[in-house]
Amino acid sequence: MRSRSDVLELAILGLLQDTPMHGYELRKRLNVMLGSFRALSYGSLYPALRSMADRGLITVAGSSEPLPHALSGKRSRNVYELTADGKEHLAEALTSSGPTAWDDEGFDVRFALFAQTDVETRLRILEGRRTRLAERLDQLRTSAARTRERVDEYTLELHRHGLEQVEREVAWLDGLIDRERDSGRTSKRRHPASRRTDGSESS
Amino acid sequence: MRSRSDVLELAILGLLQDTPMHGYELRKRLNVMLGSFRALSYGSLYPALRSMADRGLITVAGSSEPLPHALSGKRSRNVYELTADGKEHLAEALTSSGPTAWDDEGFDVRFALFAQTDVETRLRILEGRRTRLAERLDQLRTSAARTRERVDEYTLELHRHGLEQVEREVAWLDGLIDRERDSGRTSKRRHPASRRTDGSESS
DNA sequence: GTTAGCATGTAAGGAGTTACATGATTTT
DNA sequence: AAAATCATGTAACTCCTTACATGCTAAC
Repeated sequence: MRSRSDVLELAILGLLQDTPMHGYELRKRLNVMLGSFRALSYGSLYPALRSMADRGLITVAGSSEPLPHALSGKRSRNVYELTADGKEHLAEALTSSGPTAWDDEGFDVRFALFAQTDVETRLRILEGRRTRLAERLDQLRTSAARTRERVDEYTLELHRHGLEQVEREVAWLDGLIDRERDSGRTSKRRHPASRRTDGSESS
Repeated sequence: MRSRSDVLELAILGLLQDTPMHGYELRKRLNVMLGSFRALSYGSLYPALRSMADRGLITVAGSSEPLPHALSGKRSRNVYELTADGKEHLAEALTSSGPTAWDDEGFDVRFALFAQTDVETRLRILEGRRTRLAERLDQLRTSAARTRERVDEYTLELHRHGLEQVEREVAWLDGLIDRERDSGRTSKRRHPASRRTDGSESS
């Protein structure tokens, strides 16, 4: 029922599927993943890990019990690892179109995890995000038309620029969708994550 | 001491300088100003207004006393208006380079209030924001160089795109800075807010 | 006269940050 | 052996949203 913090959990699960890790390391990768500004604090991370361990999504190495709330005594690297339940949860979360699936953060995390998904999932996520942005665009254009007369030049310029940024975002998504459709046609359900890194798309 | 919520207060003060208003109306304009997604709730707005009234930045019409915590009995439109203190506070806040001055929200609000400022202030804000974004760019490029090998193609693409968006933001700011410098040269300290609304810049 | 929208507020709680408190390991 | 950095955690606090509760005013 924690609808917003799903994003953090998803990111954690995604990173742990790649490889088991302890919290400190996890945090660094999380910060890269979530956009590098906005450093996630330990005050968020550790309680989240605790909660996930309590729910059986991950295990803590050293004490393989379901973490009975009392630390064994020593205090050192706790290595976290996905359980079968955790993997299932991750797969569901990646596929589902929950309430936080298409907003900025939710999308970024899902996108960063694309290497672990199949073409169908990727396309669903990209298209869902595109739809969401198109709605936003509509909204912005409508509200612009309504308020055209009543606002000063600067406010107008701010809105114009915001609109442009969203338009570019949509164009970017369109490019990605095309690429995925191509790769989907060539090799159904395969991971095409090993393309050239320099990504030379001539428009 | 409320360092983050300065932004909300600044926005309120800015709108009230334009014209006195009651809360409901204020909220609608605030939502346009702050980007239209992310609707500010009454649960944020009214307590903020109360606090600002308590501190003497604004007055409430109908009961011109400093709001002695007990409403008079009736319940209807409370019209808020800036006090001299409030105007001073606003001027300071617009000029100052506080901790929240250059982040996304802080900048947007200050920009939306440009019509009420002079060229010097506008230039300081635009340049401050540009510096902040340039730092971000540096950071992103550095971290990209450090992690180039260790991340998959999708994460890379996400970073590339993020970088591009910030670069565009900087280019936008450069254009605005040029325009302000021109208008500053032509007419020192005058408000050039009465340009053509259709903004035909053929570029 | 009743629905819809205007208008104001409060209480509870979610999500995260800061600041604190502690201990282990590596580097100098 | 001191300093730096790795590593884990908690408590208090902030800011905001949701959901609720209330009453006024215009339209039909």
